[in-house]
Amino acid sequence: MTNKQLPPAICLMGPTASGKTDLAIEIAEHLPCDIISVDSALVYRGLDIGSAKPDAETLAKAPHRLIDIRDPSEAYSAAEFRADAIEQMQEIVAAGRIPLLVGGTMMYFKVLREGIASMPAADQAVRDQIQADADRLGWQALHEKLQKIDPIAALKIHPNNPQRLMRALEVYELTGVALGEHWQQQAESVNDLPCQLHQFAIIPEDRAALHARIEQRFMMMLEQGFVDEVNGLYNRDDLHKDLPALRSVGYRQVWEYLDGALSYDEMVFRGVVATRNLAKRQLTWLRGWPELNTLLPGEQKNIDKVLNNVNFASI
RNA sequence: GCCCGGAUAGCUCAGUCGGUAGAGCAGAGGAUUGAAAAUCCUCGUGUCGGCAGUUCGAUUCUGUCUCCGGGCA
Repeated sequence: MTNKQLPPAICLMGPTASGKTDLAIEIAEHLPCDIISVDSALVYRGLDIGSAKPDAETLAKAPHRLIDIRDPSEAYSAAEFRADAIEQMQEIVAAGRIPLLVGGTMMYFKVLREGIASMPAADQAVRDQIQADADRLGWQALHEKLQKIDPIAALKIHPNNPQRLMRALEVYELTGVALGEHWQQQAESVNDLPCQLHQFAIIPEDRAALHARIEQRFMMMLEQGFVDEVNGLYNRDDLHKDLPALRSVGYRQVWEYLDGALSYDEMVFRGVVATRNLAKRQLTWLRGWPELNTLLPGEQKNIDKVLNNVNFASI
């Protein structure tokens, strides 16, 4: 997989509130980098404060690609991200510069690095049908059905996980080929990344400190007008709380507050909890991540570690 | 001062007709192939407020004390 002929790209990963953006900007000051955001919430226009999107001033100084590319009414996906990111990487390389991929959506990084099976996108009509079946028969029954048509996927997907069950059934419905089969075919496909990845992750050693930062940042978002921001979305009549954009951490809780389902204090508590849970899941991804160079939050020498690694590789 | 109701896991509570107890939330670990900031799986020993009494045995019954609600004065 590693190919020394390829130009370098830098990946900077890490849990939410670990200081990725600051380090990315520092890297961009030392290397001819163009930043690509790897973040499933930053893709949405209008999700600014609550998604911790870099502010206008920062973006003017350090432009981020793949932010503000979707309306909150639309969906985005890991597969679309991979295609978009590769396109951006090619452009950046063609300009003689280095792609710097920064973000916390670990699924996107994984799919970028390892590829994704070639399959049809989500199909709302098919999903509605599957949901109707589930309402009638129950997800348990649909899981039993999946065991027959797709034993490989059925083994990996828990009967209580409607989202992934839905996708497996959808793929079979759309292609007549089991999801598990698609996975196997993908294993034989070639890696088409235009760059060699230099992977870094900021991994906080002290969980309590991370939690404190998360809470502090959530409070700051509220002071900056997070509720007003969500209220603007809430007042649009084409948006609802089941859209991917509005299921994002923080947005979901504020939406429920605006709905009257949560008190203000409860909203704050749950928003902070959801952010902590997110950070925990991100750290789970990072544990055992292959070819990873780890950094500590706020360390002066982080920049040197990155520069040494990349310079050495490009000589 | 008197009366009533509480006091059980970090939090909110359930429960034990007397045989030392369990949910939700929080927290931790894990999974992760077009929603992934999503979706899901696993993990619960805590002087059952203190002291004393009854009992083979008390968190459970009795008495008393402390604290917290609420009511009456």
